[in-house]
Amino acid sequence: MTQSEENYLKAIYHLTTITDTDVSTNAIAETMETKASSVTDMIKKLAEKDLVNYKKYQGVSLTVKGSLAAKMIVRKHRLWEVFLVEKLDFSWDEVHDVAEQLEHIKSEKLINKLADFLGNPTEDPHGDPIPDANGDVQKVEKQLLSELNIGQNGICVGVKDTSSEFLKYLDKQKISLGSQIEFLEREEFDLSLKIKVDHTILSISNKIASNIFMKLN
Amino acid sequence: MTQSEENYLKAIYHLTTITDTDVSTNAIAETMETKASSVTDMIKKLAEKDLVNYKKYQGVSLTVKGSLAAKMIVRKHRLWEVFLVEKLDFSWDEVHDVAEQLEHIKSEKLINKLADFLGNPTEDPHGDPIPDANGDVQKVEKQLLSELNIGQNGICVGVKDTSSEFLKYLDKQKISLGSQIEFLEREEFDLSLKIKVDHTILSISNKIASNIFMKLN
DNA sequence: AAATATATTTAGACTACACTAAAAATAAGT
DNA sequence: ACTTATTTTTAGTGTAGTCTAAATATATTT
Ligand SMILES: [Mn+2]
Ligand SMILES: [Mn+2]
Ligand SMILES: [Mn+2]
Ligand SMILES: [Mn+2]
Repeated sequence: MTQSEENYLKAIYHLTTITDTDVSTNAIAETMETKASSVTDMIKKLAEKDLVNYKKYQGVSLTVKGSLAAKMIVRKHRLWEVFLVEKLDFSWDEVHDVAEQLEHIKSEKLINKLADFLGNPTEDPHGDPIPDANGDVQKVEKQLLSELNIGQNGICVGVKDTSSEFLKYLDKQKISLGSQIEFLEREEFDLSLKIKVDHTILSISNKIASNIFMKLN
Repeated sequence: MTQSEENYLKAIYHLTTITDTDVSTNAIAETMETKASSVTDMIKKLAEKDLVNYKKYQGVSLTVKGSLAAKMIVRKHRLWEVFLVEKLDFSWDEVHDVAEQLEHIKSEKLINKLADFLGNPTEDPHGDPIPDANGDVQKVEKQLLSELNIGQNGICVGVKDTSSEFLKYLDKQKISLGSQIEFLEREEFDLSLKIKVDHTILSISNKIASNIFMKLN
């Protein structure tokens, strides 16, 4: 399997997890920053290899084989992210691009040894679940901070946007995985939220709040 | 720089270090297991990028720029090998193929953090020197076991052949980097050597001996 | 239901890299 | 020096992956 094929599979996998329907050519093109015609070409190749189900004009879905392959790539991506943060002192906003490369390294032994070395973590530095060696993904129930009701509190367990800009903003506000957050008040004018993070009170926009995953206490 | 370009540069670098003259098209083709015509194509591209000096029919040599690039790839290769052996418990005969992939990961930060994490080693698991971040390679004087005189002794500091078969043979004979070896006797009939390795005496062929690097006491 | 807009596929072209076969240059042998 | 052998380069072809532009299918309006 080529790197390009792997990247397409991963993109389809991610789109599937958020929409839960067949994935459109254009959606793939957009997330991969490529052209729809290129996507069509690749889809045909993946279908030929029995990695996706494809009927012209109807979008694609992953086969069992394709889904497993995609999850193995995600597993590698996230394990490498843990390695970079835990062992090499990268911060959580610096790991993605390197992990994009490392996820394509082919060696069963390497990835399992790496997992052991890291203590078989189940989550990456952004709170996303790491599929195990069989492709099983542990599903944690979590909800967006923007969807909490006033007075509810919990801990930050993940982020939706993993862009460097967003993560650096969170660093600045001292919000990280594990932070205790309480939803104090909503400003109806701009839908911003007043929250308490580990004893300090601050105000964040709705956009920010809708990119933070919470687990209620 | 593409992976393919990097592999060519590395091959030229290695050929240069052993022959110390201009490198022929055929020599490159052989080490890269490709065809001479492919090599000619790539050489032109590398020359265009000022990575090699090239005059038709005259072979190639690395420019300063090309030499530095090659050494950075070798640096990465060998640092990853150390990582695999020291941290992930790979044995020295299992690391090469994975390192061949890892050496192409592009991130200054990664490689320097990795070097720190490993304690800035100067040698890889096969006794080969690791270029530093500036491309400086520490040259250790060492000689082949096959070229020692009777009665001389020293420690094993490297191997010339790094194939899995050879390394496993050494494992079986309990010969590893750091082993104390004394050259006891030569059998003139087949040029085999009687040696003492850390208190045990054994006989090895000349072929074996000519792939073991020694540093005299 | 027809017209229009959008999404998707096809057709054709391009780059990177590899190959085979043939041509040209260099090296070796007599 | 001339012939032969070897090495290297060129010419032409193929595959993977991308692109643009055009054609076709599906979705949305009116
Ligand atoms: Mn990532
Ligand atoms: Mn992540
Ligand atoms: Mn190696
Ligand atoms: Mn090595």
